[in-house]
Amino acid sequence: MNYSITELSKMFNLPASTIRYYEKIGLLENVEHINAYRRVYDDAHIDRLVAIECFKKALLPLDEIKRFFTYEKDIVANSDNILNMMKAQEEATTKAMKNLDDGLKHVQKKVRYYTMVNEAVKNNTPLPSWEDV
Amino acid sequence: MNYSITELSKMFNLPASTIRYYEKIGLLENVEHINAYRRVYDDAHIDRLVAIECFKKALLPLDEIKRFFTYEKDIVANSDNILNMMKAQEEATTKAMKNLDDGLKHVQKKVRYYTMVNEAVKNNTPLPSWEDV
DNA sequence: CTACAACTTAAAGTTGACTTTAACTCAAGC
DNA sequence: GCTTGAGTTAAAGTCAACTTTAAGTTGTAG
Repeated sequence: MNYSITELSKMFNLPASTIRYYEKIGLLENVEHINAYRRVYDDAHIDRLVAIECFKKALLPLDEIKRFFTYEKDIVANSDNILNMMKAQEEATTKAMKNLDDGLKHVQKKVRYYTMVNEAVKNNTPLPSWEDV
Repeated sequence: MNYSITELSKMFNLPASTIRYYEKIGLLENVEHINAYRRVYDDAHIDRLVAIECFKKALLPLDEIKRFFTYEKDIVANSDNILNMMKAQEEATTKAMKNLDDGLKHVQKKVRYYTMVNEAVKNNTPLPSWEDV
């Protein structure tokens, strides 16, 4: 199938400017420009964008994502490279998860505390202390 | 207790420039400058920095963190504001967690797949397909 | 034939969170 | 009295990932 930039934009909830930007930095390749002015995408581009979005969720920077796709063109020659890259990213993402989890717990405790504070303010009762949470 | 900027820098594993920057944007307040040239921090600053680091882990932007500390100066007047802010951040952080988790799973699957690929390349056996993972 | 919508481009601008630079200031030790 | 080290400042620079701008192109509808 063929798709216009606006169709891709809606599919992926990405501005057209971002899709053009990805082509510019080499993340999207072999985009046909019909009559030298309008872009046409196919299913390979859809697959590529799905992969990009997944890697973005894992916090892989765009230049690394690009490097991955380059490696992927010769899997046999680059299986070490790809494996190392993915292992490194697994570690980085896991670390980010741990941090985020710590942060979430902190915020959740604040929610509990300020829910109590809010009640106390409304009922004109003494404010709770941080230890009461 | 009193601390120099270098001591804080080591304690929090933050460059001195960052600590000065936090003061500049109003995240750290009431920093004494002895003889108008050297900063002196106390335990209140330590507590503040601990809180900043926690909020940063939850992905709260610095200007929001600053707003939190402003609210905190009059908890009774701002208990609604703080509670709303924390609830909104709980939601944002939870969403970020979900994304990160999706991303991590994607990367982990890649690790499994390319471990198999790597083996196959080394043993000169046929490459696995993505469905084999 | 003209207007319009839907694209196109290169280049400059934006954002948040710092970091670097260049020039300066003390206090202490030799 | 000079050097050194640990600090100081304001201002400019950096980075990633976009986004905006301004000017141009094309096919179609009226």
